[in-house]
Amino acid sequence: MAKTSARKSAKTPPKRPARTTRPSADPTRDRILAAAADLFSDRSFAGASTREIAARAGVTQPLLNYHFRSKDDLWRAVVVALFDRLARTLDERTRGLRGVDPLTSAKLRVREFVVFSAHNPQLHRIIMQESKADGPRMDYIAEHVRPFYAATTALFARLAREGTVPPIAPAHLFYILTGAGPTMFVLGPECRRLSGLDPTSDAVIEAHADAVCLLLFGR
Amino acid sequence: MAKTSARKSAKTPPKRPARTTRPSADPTRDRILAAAADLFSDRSFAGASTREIAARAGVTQPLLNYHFRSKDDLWRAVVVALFDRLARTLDERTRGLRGVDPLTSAKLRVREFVVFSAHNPQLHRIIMQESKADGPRMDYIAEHVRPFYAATTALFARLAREGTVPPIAPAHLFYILTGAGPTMFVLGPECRRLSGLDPTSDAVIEAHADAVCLLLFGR
DNA sequence: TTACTGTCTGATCATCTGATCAGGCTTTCG
DNA sequence: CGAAAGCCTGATCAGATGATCAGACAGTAA
Repeated sequence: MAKTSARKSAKTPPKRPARTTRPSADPTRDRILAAAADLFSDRSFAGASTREIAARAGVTQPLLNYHFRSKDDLWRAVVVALFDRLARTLDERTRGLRGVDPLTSAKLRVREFVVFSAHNPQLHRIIMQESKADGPRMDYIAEHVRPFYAATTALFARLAREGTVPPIAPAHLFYILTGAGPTMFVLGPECRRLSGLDPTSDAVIEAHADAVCLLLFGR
Repeated sequence: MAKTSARKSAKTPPKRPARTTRPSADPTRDRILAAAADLFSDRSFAGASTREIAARAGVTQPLLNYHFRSKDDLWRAVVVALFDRLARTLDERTRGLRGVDPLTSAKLRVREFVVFSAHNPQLHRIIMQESKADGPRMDYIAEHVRPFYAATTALFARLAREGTVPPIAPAHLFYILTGAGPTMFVLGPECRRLSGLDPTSDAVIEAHADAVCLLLFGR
């Protein structure tokens, strides 16, 4: 007990400003982030040890606590970096879609997203591993998912109201944007939290089953 | 070093026959299995401690090592139990489909599977958490997935050859049977391992993007 | 030179982890 | 009765984990 003293604020300056966003240009920090993204997505948060991450980055373990306040902080920085890359890539790839009609534009964006996800699965793996954990890490992901797909979500809500896309499409959109599965996300608790639909209602389950059949049988 | 002596075989009898299948009727063991399924699917293998599992089951931690040889053994018993429940439920629900034509039968089976998964997400969560871990646990899952969907896979391979379903359907089938996501499984390394398709080829990625658009836009 | 700052490391801490062991309690069998 | 077996627990082990600390080292400014 005793705990000696305060954790934060004590000491002189807490080593680092603990910034979460950054203009980059710090090769060591970037190597740590890359190694952490690898291992977090491979082994889950609890399964990836800081010593293993440090070893993969080619540094010693205490250095992680120099660049990041804690293992949790490192994890959050990884999520931010991966979301940044995703947003940057999508912006680049869909720059020429200003005047196109919304439906065509949305289709092209979805296609680009799928292609990106196929080549960059780390973020989706990390999200999937947190899919049930209703702790602070899933909250953090939700915070970053919401603004990212806000515009597309609004578009799909309108298309669904107009009848241009099926009513379940906004829910499917979420699972596609997270890269995770229909059963886990369309029918999971995160569906309610992020799309407003009730994932346990028979109507949603039936509609989802229909959609899976549609996907599987081609028409 | 030293390690005292052998792990197995030493001692008198190793406490328990270490059976993996069983006619059941062991309430304590079943409570442990249920608690372990809860926590493994919530927090991943590494994130669930044996003490937490024991506490949820209402027993003490050493008892887990009495009923199961190790934490890994407990995890495997959980997977077996969940696969058993899945197979039993599907058999019950599709008993009256003997004479029906294969396509209709497959559609009904898929629908039943989706409904089951919506109400029993534990197995799929566990699979998802192991989706990248190429260690022994994913091997164990693959062993159990393969025979489970062997019959359905064969059917879909035939339908795809006949042109009754799209060529990508067998790959989609796998991701639906695991309950996991298109990006993770259709385009992930497990796709190659379990369906034989090359998940990194542009053709598969394009076909998958088409399927996602189909699912999302309704036609 | 000296002083200072930012980057990095070895040694070490308290805690948590899975596993083991001796022994207690209850039931079954003689 | 007594012996044996099955089920379960408290105490404890060695190892791994995240975090901290003092100090090494390099670069810069005076």
